[in-house]
Amino acid sequence: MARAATTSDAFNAIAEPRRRDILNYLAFQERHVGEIVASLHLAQPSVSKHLRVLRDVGLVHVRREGRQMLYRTNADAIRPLHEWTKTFERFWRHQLLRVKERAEASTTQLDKNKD
Amino acid sequence: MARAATTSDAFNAIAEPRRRDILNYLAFQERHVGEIVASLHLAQPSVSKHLRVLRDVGLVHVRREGRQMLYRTNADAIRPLHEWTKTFERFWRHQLLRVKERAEASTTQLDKNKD
DNA sequence: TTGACATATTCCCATATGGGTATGTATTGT
DNA sequence: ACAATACATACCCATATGGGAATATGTCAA
Repeated sequence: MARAATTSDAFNAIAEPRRRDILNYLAFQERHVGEIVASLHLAQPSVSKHLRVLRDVGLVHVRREGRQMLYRTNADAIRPLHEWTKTFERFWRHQLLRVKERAEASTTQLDKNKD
Repeated sequence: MARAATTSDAFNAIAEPRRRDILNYLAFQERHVGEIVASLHLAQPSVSKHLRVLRDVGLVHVRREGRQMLYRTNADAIRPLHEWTKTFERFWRHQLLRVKERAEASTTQLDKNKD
């Protein structure tokens, strides 16, 4: 089996840096493809393909206006990612404490960490 | 060019569902590989490979204890993901308002959304 | 209708993947 | 030293990728 499709979920879709750039750019306001191409210095077909992926997982909304396609980030689709990362919040807090404790204990004990 | 390596950053590493499962599992406490294999019902080589990716991007810490390798989630490495998703928080709040406004306006205006 | 403009899609290709299977490596107990 | 245990890595392979170039589709303007 190969890697999961980029369109399988939001996690796979945002793995691509350019797609995150696009989401950032489209968060503030609606933009048409040409603007994305110009602002992010990407090739037009490339942008269209990235937008296709983002559309497929619901990370952007589209609307046609004449010849232009207006895209906008659907922030709500990012919420699940936010929730998932949030579940680790309590752990990195604990880890901060552990680092302190370890620093204090390091005067008497020897660290054998390799990582 | 192909897709970026799974080891290129945390975003790519967590795109794989099983790796997220592993991170969830290892968040509460240190576990050795055999426990992950048994609990998540995955093949041992598969787990080792996933752990390798997670290690490479710093999402887990390892420590040897005899024949066993003890892994633990490094929650701190998840923070950047949390921060990125957090930047969209204000937008999904705005969107909730917009949905309301649109609902009220829908009595007079016609929606032309296709998505 | 025809041409111009804005996007989307198709095709080709080098590359990284994840699963399965087999094998390598490190550590312990005898 | 040797067998057993616990992981890690190598190998094979079907598959999805993202970039570039070319082409198709859709819309407006004359």
